[in-house]
Amino acid sequence: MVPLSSYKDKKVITIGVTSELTGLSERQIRYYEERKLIFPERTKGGTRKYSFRDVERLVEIANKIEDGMQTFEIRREEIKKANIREKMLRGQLNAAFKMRK
Amino acid sequence: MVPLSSYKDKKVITIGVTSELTGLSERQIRYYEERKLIFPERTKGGTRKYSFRDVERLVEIANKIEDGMQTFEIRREEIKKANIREKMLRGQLNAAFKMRK
DNA sequence: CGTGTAAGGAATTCTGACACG
DNA sequence: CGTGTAAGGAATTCTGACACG
Repeated sequence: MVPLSSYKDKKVITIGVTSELTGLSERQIRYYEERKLIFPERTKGGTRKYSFRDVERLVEIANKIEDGMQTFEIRREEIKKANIREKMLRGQLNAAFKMRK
Repeated sequence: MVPLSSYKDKKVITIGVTSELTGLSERQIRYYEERKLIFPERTKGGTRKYSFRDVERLVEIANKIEDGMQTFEIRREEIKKANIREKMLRGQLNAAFKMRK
């Protein structure tokens, strides 16, 4: 009954619908992918598929760009956050398993 | 932050992806719509869009058909359930507002 | 840099019908 | 009854490029 990955993360939405949901043009959405801010999946035929989480992320990206932030800055910010999360996780794992050093 | 209608109910999935998610053929999915068991939305262009809830419902329908149930029986069953729900709701409203006859 | 657009092609979807049963 | 399929057309999406700036 409970889906393996939440509906929110399942990549099932076409770029057309994603465009409607976000208010962004398809051009913008594809460009943000080019700048490595978003990572849709593809059908066998090559059509892009987005998740609801992607839709949310796109809206956030759009807001930051409106605020004058550039794509590379947004990307850098994301990488930094991911690194912090990774370090914290590593620390917790080390503590839990007493494997430090 | 909280979406008006849950992700589960938003109709955003194409018939191709729905077919993959359910394991049903597009023909089957369209037929169940013809028999009024499922109600996708449409894009301006006429392309069908399904929700995750629709996907779940489709799997249930498929199971019942596998068990030998016919589409009209499944539909009758759904209508009966809806009627029961409607009666219970009406009763609660009447009790709450003291408007019973 | 971020985005619009025209271009040509390919993938996707649509409907109505015939087929089997 | 439920489903497969071929048919022709329309809607959707894709990529690479030119444009503006």
